[in-house]
Amino acid sequence: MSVVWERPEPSRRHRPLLDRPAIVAAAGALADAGGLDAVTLRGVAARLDVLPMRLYRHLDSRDDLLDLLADATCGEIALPAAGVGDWRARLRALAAATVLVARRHPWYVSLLGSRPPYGPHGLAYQEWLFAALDRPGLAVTELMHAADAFLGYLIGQLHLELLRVPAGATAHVPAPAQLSYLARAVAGGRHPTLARIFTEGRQLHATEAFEAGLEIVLDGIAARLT
Amino acid sequence: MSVVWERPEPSRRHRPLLDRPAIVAAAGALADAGGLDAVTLRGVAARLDVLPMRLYRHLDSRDDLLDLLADATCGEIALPAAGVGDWRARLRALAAATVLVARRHPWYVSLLGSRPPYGPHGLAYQEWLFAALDRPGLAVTELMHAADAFLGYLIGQLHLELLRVPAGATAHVPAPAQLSYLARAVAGGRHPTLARIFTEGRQLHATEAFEAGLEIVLDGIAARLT
DNA sequence: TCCTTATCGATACGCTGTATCAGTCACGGT
DNA sequence: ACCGTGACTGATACAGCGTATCGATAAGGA
Repeated sequence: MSVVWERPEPSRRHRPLLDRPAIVAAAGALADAGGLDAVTLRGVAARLDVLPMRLYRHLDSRDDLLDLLADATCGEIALPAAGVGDWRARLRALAAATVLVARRHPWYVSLLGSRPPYGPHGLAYQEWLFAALDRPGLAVTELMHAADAFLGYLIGQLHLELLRVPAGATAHVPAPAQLSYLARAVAGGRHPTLARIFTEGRQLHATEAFEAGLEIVLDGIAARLT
Repeated sequence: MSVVWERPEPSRRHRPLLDRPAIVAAAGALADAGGLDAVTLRGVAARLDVLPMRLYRHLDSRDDLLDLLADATCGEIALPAAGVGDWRARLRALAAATVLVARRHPWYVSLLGSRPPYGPHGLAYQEWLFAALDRPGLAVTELMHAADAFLGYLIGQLHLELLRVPAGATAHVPAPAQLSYLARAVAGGRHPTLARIFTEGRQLHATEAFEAGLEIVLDGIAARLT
């Protein structure tokens, strides 16, 4: 039906303690502590010392809450100063700022991939990205394709990064059960290339993998932009 | 703890009607009908005409079920014949086969981005991908980076594709509420580049966007492989 | 001062994943 | 042939979830 960001908050005649920023902040704290599953309306309400149904004066549903949380977290991404450096440097800086927030709030990655980025901060982010790529005489289609490739890689790679750090494992230290299973599965001989990688290749550092892939994408964009 | 694919199914002394493939098939049917949310243990059990707790002889949790569903759906991806064409053609074919399945089962996209691809079909998929990129003398690191960029883009772009087809809208026909909201939000003047794209740029066809971005990534890989 | 209307607090419903436990059936050893 | 044993089933139960509903309440306008 309607869109969260166009629904006004109620005039607070009664009590000033509850507004959307407070609710979203509580939700974010819960997410940081226990992942998105921990963001329950009851949990948020309890953290604000309020009854659950009170939240429905500010939200229509839990989906609204997650939309607001996604946009608020997007707002945490510090957009670099516009217009400095060439487009490559600008895109690198944007990616770095995004990854920074995504590493601080792992749950944000799945929001990023599943919620339309149409909140105020999401729009600002997109505006910055398109402006960074834009140049006089560039066809709109080319612009969209380049932004698409960049965003697609960014979102996908962040997902992959989380997959490599399975639950219950500290960063860069895979869960031993999964690792030994992999060794066994690959040892069967039916996956020779995987086996080679598994034995020869050292574990990829997340940052290294991200940046290498990013350069690949930037190279591809460069080939199209000239 | 342990990994689903290494846990044996129980010896079926009593009844032959229930095994993992049947359970996963039921789960897939439910997902096709109502998305991942519709895949509940009670729903799967009802569809198999069985009491819910019976499933726990074959699974440890709902997470197991989703892991199995993800791998089974990965198995639907028809891996092209190995070794035909150059690496570019091979990667294009793999991407096309993947997108085909993802479009048939939209829910698969979020599984793809959130479940480790370590089931038998997932391993086969990765083996195919790495083998398609491999060549004599290529450093393992380069191989990993290229595969990483490809997979990252693939997963991210599929997510983006779903975001552009919001719930309640048929494919390529955005929900009108969201569209008119966007028009209003962009008209504020604070997003000039977005505004230009919104008015000048025609709606991107999903397939076109995907393929354009893929070529960008392939170009980038080519620049690194030589 | 009274009425209207927005807000609050509480209760309740249907749904979820899954722990528990008593009953039952099929098999293996003797 | 029998019977103990252990695997498997079916039923019930519990805590948690999102949220619909509704009477009580308190504030603002006349």
